[in-house]
Amino acid sequence: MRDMLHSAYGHILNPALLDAIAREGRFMNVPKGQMIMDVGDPIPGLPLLMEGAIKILRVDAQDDEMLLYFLEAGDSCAMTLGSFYGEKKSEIRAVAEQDCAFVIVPLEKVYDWTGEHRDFRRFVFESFNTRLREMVEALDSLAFLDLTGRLGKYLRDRVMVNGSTTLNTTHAEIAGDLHTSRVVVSRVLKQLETEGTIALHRNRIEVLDF
DNA sequence: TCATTAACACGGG
DNA sequence: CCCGTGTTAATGA
Repeated sequence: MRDMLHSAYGHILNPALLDAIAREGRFMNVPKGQMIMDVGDPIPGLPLLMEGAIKILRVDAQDDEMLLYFLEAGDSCAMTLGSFYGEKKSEIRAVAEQDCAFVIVPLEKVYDWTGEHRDFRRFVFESFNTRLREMVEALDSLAFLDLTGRLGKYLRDRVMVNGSTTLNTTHAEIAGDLHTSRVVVSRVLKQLETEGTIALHRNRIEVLDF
């Protein structure tokens, strides 16, 4: 566990801090596909992802989802902190995109360390900044791209976070992530296939050109 | 025009 | 058989 922490976060957090995180944090392993946190769940602390990838989704009143962004190894999610004084309930849903290993730093320690350690403070602010950038990117693609464009970006993102051009997924899952209907996803995917960008199989999409 | 909903057939596991 | 996929028709924004 300590090795995983060091390899994922050694470039930004000093060894003493990493040891403190290993001491105070709660380690968790979550298998692919499992929900890690839902809307309304209390936020236990700051998650530091060491292995795997996590899908972050927004959820509406009908329980329909919409993908915001992915977390990868080395990513944290300071957004979960919200206000230091206000609400500590999750605004989002998190689902394991792959088998995940992460450590959760308790909120009190986050408050202590952001005051005491320059490294940690910088880390939290950078995480905030990165997440905000991804949020704006998600907003951009919603506002400025048509479905073909959004689907292209979505496929590229998934290829990146999974480290493979073969995606084990269904049209229905994609439709859910993009918050659109399965019919349109099937049609646009078919169009991308005839263009030679991807190859379609049952439960599997191969991204050939991206 | 383009997305959505409903409906249906096909076929693989 | 069940589920994922590919398509069509009707309807709506």
